[in-house]
Amino acid sequence: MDKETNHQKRRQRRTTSYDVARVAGVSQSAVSRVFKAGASASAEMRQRVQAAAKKVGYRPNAIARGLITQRSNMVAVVISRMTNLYYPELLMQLTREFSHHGIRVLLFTLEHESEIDSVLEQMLQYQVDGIVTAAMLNREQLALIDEAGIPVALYNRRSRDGLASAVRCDQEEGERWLVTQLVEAAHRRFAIISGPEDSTVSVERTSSAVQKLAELGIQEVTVVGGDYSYQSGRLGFPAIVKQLGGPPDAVIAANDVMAIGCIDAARQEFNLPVPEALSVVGFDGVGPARYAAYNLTTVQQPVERMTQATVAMLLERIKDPQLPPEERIFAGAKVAGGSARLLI
Amino acid sequence: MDKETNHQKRRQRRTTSYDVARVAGVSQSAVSRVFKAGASASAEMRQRVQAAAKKVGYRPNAIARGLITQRSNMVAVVISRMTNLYYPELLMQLTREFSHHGIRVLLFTLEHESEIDSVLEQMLQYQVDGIVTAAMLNREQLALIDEAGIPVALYNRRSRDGLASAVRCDQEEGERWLVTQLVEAAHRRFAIISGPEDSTVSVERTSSAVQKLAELGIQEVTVVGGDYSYQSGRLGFPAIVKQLGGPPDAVIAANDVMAIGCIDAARQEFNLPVPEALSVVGFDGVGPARYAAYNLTTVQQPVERMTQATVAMLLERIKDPQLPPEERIFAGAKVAGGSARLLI
DNA sequence: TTGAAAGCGCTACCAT
DNA sequence: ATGGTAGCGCTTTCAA
Repeated sequence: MDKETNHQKRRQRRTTSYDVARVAGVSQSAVSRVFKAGASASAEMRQRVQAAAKKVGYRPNAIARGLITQRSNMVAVVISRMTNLYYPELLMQLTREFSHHGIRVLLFTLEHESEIDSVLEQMLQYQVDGIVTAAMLNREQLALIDEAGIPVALYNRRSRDGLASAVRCDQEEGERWLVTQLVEAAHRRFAIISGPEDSTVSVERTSSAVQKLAELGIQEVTVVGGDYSYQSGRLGFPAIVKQLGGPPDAVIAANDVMAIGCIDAARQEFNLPVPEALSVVGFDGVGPARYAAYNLTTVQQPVERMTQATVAMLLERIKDPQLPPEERIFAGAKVAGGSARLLI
Repeated sequence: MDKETNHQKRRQRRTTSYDVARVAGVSQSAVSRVFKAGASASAEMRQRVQAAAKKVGYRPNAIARGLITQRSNMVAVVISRMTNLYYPELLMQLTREFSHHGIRVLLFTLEHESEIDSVLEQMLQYQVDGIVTAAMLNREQLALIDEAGIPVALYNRRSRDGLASAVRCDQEEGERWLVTQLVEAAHRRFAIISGPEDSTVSVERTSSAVQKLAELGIQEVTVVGGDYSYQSGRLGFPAIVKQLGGPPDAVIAANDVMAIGCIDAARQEFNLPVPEALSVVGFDGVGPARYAAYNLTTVQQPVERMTQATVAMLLERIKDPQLPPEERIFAGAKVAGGSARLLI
């Protein structure tokens, strides 16, 4: 049959550089050179090989190349909980940025941090050239990677013992700013909706806020647990009211999505206008934070700059594994918004 | 130094199955067998090899394995515009589902559909075992993939000429439902905010709505262009009012995010209560659609079932390339919500 | 069950 | 500039 499509045929032998060589009447090494960036080949050779390649439908096999060069040109990206609205943007940008450098992203998503060991094993088996992780790795895990000689960049995680490079947003400073503004605007009764306990990001945000509040003379703070989801923000507010025996002056949520849930609960279930009767602040600066109904007061992470830094850092270390680990910390953008009564 | 970390050393020779074989005092083939699932090896052999492997820190090289087996155990996932809030969920679920089957995801993101050719080339070079694409491929592109003998699953795209399998949500039926409900509830002046013109999904949604409206006797429909973003929904509403010389009864947005933008514009800039003065409907059923401030009337895509179907379909075809293409269409869940005055 | 040997498709070194 | 050749680390016959 003439028009039969391929999914109907048996899997055929692959077209290799030898096929091209034969058709072009040159050696296989010559073909290899033509397909390598800055290699020595005469113009005529290029012509013939290109023509032959096109004719037989040749495409270099990146797997075979990776085997010999010891470079897969793949980087693993580990993301822990995509429910946090803010990861997709990160992922998009990382992939984009890496692709500009000829590097592909092998994606690993974690439902539970416990999966990380098996995922790590996978990544190493695939001989990735580097790893970007937005999930926390413990000492043994970092040591394992280091032993394999693979550079790592931690995203929004603190470097442990200088075993890995890291890029993060200065959450401490961000939370201090939020707290300071709220206190200066005469808020006194504070509550916090924290994030998942196994997220260092979340823990750090909460503790920074608590600490700054204490510094400013506010010791009593109601903390309720959340998991970064809208629903947990939504449930967090009634929990706060119950514990406090009434509404607080301000709620500090560990991320924007929970802040939004909290606002909805306050408005809808308690008839409390935000920000008139209640101030709510978040963290991250995700898309929905700018929806008119919420217009969150928050700290926006400079995702673009952070991803660029991450990629640059990792590429440098792939090129030169000797480079010592480095930590880059970016300030978040303060967004005054309209979900909190501030003086500014 | 004893405690020096690896990033300070030169890249070492990799630990191979030969190293394990030497330490265990067996042949290299034996090591290979022990690390292959259902291969023949005595219990004692297993023991010795496992022990030796652990001792030298051996990990099979997936790249080398891929070269010989002609199976990379990688699948390419192509996603076009992550700004559509609904892709992250898809991506998360796909990765999860594939990983349960021992398959890794190589991620490709497109900013413009024009990039697709180079991306395609990349995927093929990496010898992926299959492709899932949420971007439209033209006939040549599908033919190229087919020629390479790689199964494809189109996500929310119609299969072209039966060249590829596809999984999609029945948007036509969804839009018809939305339109019918609105018309039955006495809405007469309709406007549509369409999505990007290069998105077949968007075009189909818009045309389905227009067609059903016509069937129900409503010929005049104002259509303004959007790009799936919040901002474009926000700007779409004033554009509609201007064209219409006043507010419409109902706005049909091509996705949820634009519907949200539209609601914000109506409420904030025109003081029009939704749904009392204006009904707005969306499509997708993304997270923010359920935020209390919007509570969208929309059609929710059964993402989980769709991803499972996609993965199953692709895996079947990887196993047996002879299988003919197949199209699976899922109905969306009708969500009455509160952003439209309906009779139900 | 085990071992020897032949590649998978490519790059890189070495001659020419 | 070009061609021959030796692997990269693995799986998979084929004998033993």
